[in-house]
Amino acid sequence: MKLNNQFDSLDKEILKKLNVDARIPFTQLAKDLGISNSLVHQRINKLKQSGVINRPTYMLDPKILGYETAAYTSIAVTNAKFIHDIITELEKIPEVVECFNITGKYALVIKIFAINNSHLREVLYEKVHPIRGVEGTDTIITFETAFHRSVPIEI
Amino acid sequence: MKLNNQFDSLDKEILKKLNVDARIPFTQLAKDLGISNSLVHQRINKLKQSGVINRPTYMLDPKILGYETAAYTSIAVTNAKFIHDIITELEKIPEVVECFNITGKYALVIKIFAINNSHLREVLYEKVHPIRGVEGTDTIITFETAFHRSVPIEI
DNA sequence: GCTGAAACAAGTAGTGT
DNA sequence: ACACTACTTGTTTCAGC
Repeated sequence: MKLNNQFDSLDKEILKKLNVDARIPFTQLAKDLGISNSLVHQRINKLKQSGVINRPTYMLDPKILGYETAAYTSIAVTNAKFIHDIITELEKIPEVVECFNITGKYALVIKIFAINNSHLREVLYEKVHPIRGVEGTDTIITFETAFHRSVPIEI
Repeated sequence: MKLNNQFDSLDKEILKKLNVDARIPFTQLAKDLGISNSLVHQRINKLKQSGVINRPTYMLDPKILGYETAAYTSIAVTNAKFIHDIITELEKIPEVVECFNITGKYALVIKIFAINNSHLREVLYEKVHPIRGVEGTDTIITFETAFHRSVPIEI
């Protein structure tokens, strides 16, 4: 399997390191890779330009913030023409952290973080169901995340 | 709905800003919030200590890296006793970026990034199915991610 | 629990090979 | 395409309020 190769091995090394720690000093990156820090700078600019990396973020731990429940809800849509509007509405619900289209039928899947089960219920019935075009939902509750990581930079 | 309140409003402001851009200079954070930069430093240390934030990462764009296919696969497990070992094996597959337990039956759900459909097939049949305790899988392919963001810091 | 200044480290940009 | 240097900016620590 071949990956996009607009990036050479140096780019990939930098990407991997940045992926582990986005706040790593560029000077240390340069030392680790045996190159000058201005080159690191140039390469990172190139990577930013290409769009692979945009903005570094901290992965917040949902549990520590108080979110005990994570759920995936698939949404049946009455008609494909509503999908765009539904996505716009879903984006306004802060508890909905992810939304994607799936194959098979006019359907969306969302990921919801909630403080507890009653909060999840509230989100589903008071915020998701009232959206025009939503026919029904089907929710699976996840009770433990085993692991979560970024996409592999090379396989 | 009340969130965990081991963090005061200043902590939350810092969290929000860091969540938007983890590489924002602490000095600018201090200016934005009207506090000294040493205080920013102290608060961030506190946040790290608490575990909400660990390491900043760049959100890599899977498409630009060459991953055209994202899929969620639910795995039926023959017996609950295998779950731990299955997770260990799944973690060794780089294409599997996420893994969690779900309610209902002895089941796991994984998220897979693949270069194309045949790559996905390969991962499923040559890497996931052979794992001991895996009874069968059911895969939904996502064809567009509408949005993806972090957990809300306050609702 | 917070600030301010001073020492130190890192990021940036220009120039030359 | 890369490295070197000089310059600017951010980080960290610590005394003091």
